[in-house]
Amino acid sequence: MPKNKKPQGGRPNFEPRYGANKTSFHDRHAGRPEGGRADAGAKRPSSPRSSSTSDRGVDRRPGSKSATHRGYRPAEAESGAPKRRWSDQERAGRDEARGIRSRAESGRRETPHHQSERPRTDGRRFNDDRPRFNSDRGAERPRFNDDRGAAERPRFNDDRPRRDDRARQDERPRRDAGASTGSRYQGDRPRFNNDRGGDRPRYNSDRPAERGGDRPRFNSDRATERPRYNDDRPRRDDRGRQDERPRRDAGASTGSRYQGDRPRFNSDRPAERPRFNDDRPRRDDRARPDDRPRRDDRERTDGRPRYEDRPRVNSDRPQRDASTGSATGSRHQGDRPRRDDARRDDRGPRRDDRGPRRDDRGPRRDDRRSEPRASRDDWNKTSSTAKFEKTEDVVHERLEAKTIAAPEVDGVTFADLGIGSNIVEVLKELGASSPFAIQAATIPSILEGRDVLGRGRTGSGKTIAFGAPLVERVLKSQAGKRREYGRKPRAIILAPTRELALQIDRTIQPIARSVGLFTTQIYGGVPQGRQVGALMKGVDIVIGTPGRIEDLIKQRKLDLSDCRIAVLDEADHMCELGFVEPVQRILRHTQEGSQKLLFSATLDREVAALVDEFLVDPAVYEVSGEDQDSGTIDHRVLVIEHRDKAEILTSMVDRAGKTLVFARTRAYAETLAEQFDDAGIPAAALHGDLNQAKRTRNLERMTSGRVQVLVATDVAARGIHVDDIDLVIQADAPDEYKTYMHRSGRTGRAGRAGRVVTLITRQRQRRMTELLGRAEIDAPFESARIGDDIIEEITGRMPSNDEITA
DNA sequence: AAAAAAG
Repeated sequence: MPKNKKPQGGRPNFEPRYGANKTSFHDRHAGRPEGGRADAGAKRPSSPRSSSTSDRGVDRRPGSKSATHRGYRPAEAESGAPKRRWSDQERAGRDEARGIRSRAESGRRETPHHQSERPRTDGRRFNDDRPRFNSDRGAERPRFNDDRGAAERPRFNDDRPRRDDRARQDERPRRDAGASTGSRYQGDRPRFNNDRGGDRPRYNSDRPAERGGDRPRFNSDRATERPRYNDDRPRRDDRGRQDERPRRDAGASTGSRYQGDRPRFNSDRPAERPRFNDDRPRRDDRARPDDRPRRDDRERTDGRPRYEDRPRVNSDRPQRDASTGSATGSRHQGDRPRRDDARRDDRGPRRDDRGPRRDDRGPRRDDRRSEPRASRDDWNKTSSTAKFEKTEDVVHERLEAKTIAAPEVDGVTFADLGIGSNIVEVLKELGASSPFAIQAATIPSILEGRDVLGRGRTGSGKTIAFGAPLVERVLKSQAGKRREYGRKPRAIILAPTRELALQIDRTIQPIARSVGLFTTQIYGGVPQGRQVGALMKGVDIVIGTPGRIEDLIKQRKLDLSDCRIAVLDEADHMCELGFVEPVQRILRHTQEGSQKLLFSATLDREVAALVDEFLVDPAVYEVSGEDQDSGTIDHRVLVIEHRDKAEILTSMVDRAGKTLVFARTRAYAETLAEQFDDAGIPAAALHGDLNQAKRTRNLERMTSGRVQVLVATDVAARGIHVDDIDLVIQADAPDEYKTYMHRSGRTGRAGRAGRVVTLITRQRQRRMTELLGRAEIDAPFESARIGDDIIEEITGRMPSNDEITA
């Protein structure tokens, strides 16, 4: 039983409950000449997977009874089955499953397990785990005449004035338009079918992939001269105006301006200064560029990286031993708590005692700056307020990091950073021809063998930042040796969700394969046989989620004793209560002194539990000017009446463009998805009550664009990359500012405009204000009732890239 | 509250 599933008496939550008495959208609209979905239905009359509603339990037997369906199979037509495909043994197993042959008779060949899985009607397997012909095939095939035509889609409210006329024309290419005009839209909008074939690695999973000249409209206008971060911030339409390469560019336009705000470790600060202070950068401070003292190294705009600034390590890998550590440039070795101390009970999360109010942020920050900080005692310091106050939204102290400004890495190549030519080549193919700031910062340190903490905005290229050097290092560590059968993995990457593990593997695998290394995914929800088989053959890099990895370790099917590199993606999340213990146990299985790499967009001292135990003199990096709010995302808060919520939500998702809706619970996510379906808006759900096959498929349906609405729990909050989500709706406001940041980071990727709308009730305004303060995000609050123009305005067309350029 | 473990 998976840990995250409640015992259901054998019944998955969301399968049998629906369907039987429900009418799917499909049924209701089948045959209607207008209406995109109906069209799709007409083409695939009884495809068991053609309607999203069917995912929630319309119970159909595999194979269609309809002679018009391509899955058509006569009721008793076994003789027509492609028998030649089956060996004698298989056929025997099939017969046995039907009960034609008794067990006693066939004792010689007790049914192998794989045979017992077969449905008795036919030799073919139509298990849920197996990709359906009808549904999955469509993903890889352009369907120009299907249901994506926005105008044909059944509307949620037919009485309402249609947005189509004014809103959909420019913003959202129709499929058929794209087909007829070929490249017309390629310039500013990656098309699913062009950019990412089903099998192709999603290289841009964690970074904007389109950095080259394939986006001509963008390159002409980078909007870099416009002042930003001042109090009269540009309107959102302008703010959305970013280059295709936002990270680089954001840094380029703003980077030097902020350097003074976040002093460098090596230049501005005495070396003894504790690495971790408790202040997050305040926007208000950054908003006064003129007040800020200029920095000497601001002049550093010649494109050369400041690598000489980076602490160098000469030995291949720092040892835990303090003496060696100090020799390798450790700044904290001396006062670093020993392991035992590190587990002190009183180290609790610090309550945010700084207060959320923006107006007093600046001065308070200065106060804190002047606070004397003696040593790493900071690590274990508990705020006095924490003893008697406990809130949901805990703000941990920010990790003090060496800040990399994007301009510093201009002109640097992956090869300069120490990445081998094969990998460089693959990275180029993946769309990463030159490193982003976070990559340029972390790669050399990782190659040196140092422990690294990396913080980069959502979608800033973190996967490659650890993936490329990891592969390079694994390669070097076994140079000259041949890859033995059954070799133990040399590196492990842990992710908090299965979807993220999959996505990471899609990026890492091509890199690894280019140098002859093998990766495998180890995560739950799927049979372990394949995974174990891969491990037995021997893999070099394991990517997975904690549960199954620990399971296989216990079963002695996974041996991490030779594992020299361990990566935690979304590390702060992995350190949350209930997550951290398995992670710690897994890390303890890795080789003594293995290199640890921790990455997250919201990396803070929540990772202290791991850092104290496992990391040696970590190098901490972040990219300046890369706060969430400096991106291309427009944040809004709608204050609504609770009774209006359902209707407002439905009207909001009835729009052109991909919409991701976050709900707090699985049940509500499911409810909403069904509600949208019932309103004629095809929607998929993604949450932990679905089996893994449905999770994977539903996410893929969103990625491929077959549905435009995905309703998810926070399983989708972190790391998941889907192209072209231009609206994130938080049906339930998050409780933590980090959750807000990660959820909103699902849009505004690749420098595109995106919007985040959070629905709250009046009672929640105060909490929401505080949360936004902690997330350092400006968002206007607006009241809305059903049918208000504001709703349509918000969910209508995004500020398009064309407009931005115009 | 969600996420993460069966065969």
